[in-house]
Amino acid sequence: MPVGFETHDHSTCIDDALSTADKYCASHGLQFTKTRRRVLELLLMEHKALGAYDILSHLNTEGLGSQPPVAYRALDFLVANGFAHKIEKLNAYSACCHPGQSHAPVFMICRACQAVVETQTEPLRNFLGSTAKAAGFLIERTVIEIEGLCPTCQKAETL
Amino acid sequence: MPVGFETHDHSTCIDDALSTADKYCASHGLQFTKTRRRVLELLLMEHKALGAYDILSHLNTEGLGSQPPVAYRALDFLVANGFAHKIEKLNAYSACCHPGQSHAPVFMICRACQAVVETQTEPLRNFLGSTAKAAGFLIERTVIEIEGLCPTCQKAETL
DNA sequence: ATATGAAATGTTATAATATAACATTCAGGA
DNA sequence: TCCTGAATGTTATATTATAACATTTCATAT
Repeated sequence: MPVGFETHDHSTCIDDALSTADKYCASHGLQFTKTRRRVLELLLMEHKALGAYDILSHLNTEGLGSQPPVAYRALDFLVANGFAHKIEKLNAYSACCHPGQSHAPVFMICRACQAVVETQTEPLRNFLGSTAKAAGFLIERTVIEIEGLCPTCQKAETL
Repeated sequence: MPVGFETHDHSTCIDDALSTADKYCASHGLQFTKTRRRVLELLLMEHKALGAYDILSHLNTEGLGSQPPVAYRALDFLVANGFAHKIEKLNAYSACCHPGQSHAPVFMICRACQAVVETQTEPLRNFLGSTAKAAGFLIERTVIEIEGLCPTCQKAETL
């Protein structure tokens, strides 16, 4: 499970996420259809965010559909059920690394290599919670995205 | 200065922000042109985020330009110089309430009335800083947006 | 097994957001 | 005044996203 920019066993990572999704859908009466599954797989293949039209062109190649709603519907399903997130800053989508867990994901986005790493921090949730509470605001969702340079690209920049 | 959803002296708020921008531009050799000033004024008029095309239609009405780049250029200038922020979740723009101050703004966005309130919290910056540091990530910008219901709209929902 | 209603998909069209590219004008310093 | 970089005007187009409606598939209740 990726908690940073270090490498990890990626095939396991993909398999785990897919089987978690399988189980979740089965137990919640959700249809994890071919297209939905394939889109999640595509998102899992790299720790990068993919645009809806990137996804769509993969699907098109594979004969799974050629019109925008095909991609958007699958992505909407994945996001609604916590299997993926939308990265607002990029208008792109990324597989969730912590499905089923609490809901204040933090994304670190490398502007050079487009890597996206997701973390969860409980203290952060608490801070946002108290900030909101002070203003009388009721939190429903949070978007927390950090842009900058990952360790690898920092080294590359100084060359 | 708005720090929450309570009301405040809004004309003062606008005047202050404009004159701050005037001074900043003068002292930094920036041209605070008619269109740029007017766009900031439009953003200041309500504590709501406005889309680029909302801005554009105002400008068009006032004879300040009718093509998208007119709005986007002014908005880019305002954002680049810290007079406004882009609200990524809304693809919209909001005047900065704390120009010249530190750079980890938190936005609370009411999904019912579209009010946008900006706050700054130092502890939050520290948390993000340490999260990033742990991953070896270099922060350049942050996007922190909380969606939910403002106090007024919470009351309205329960009716 | 089969009728049925909800969910998912296929498809066309279009809306909303954003930028590229290049010609022209303007502001301010040499 | 001339020069240069900044700003603007304008055309065209790229990118992201959704509305609307017809058709098919699925789960399940009978």
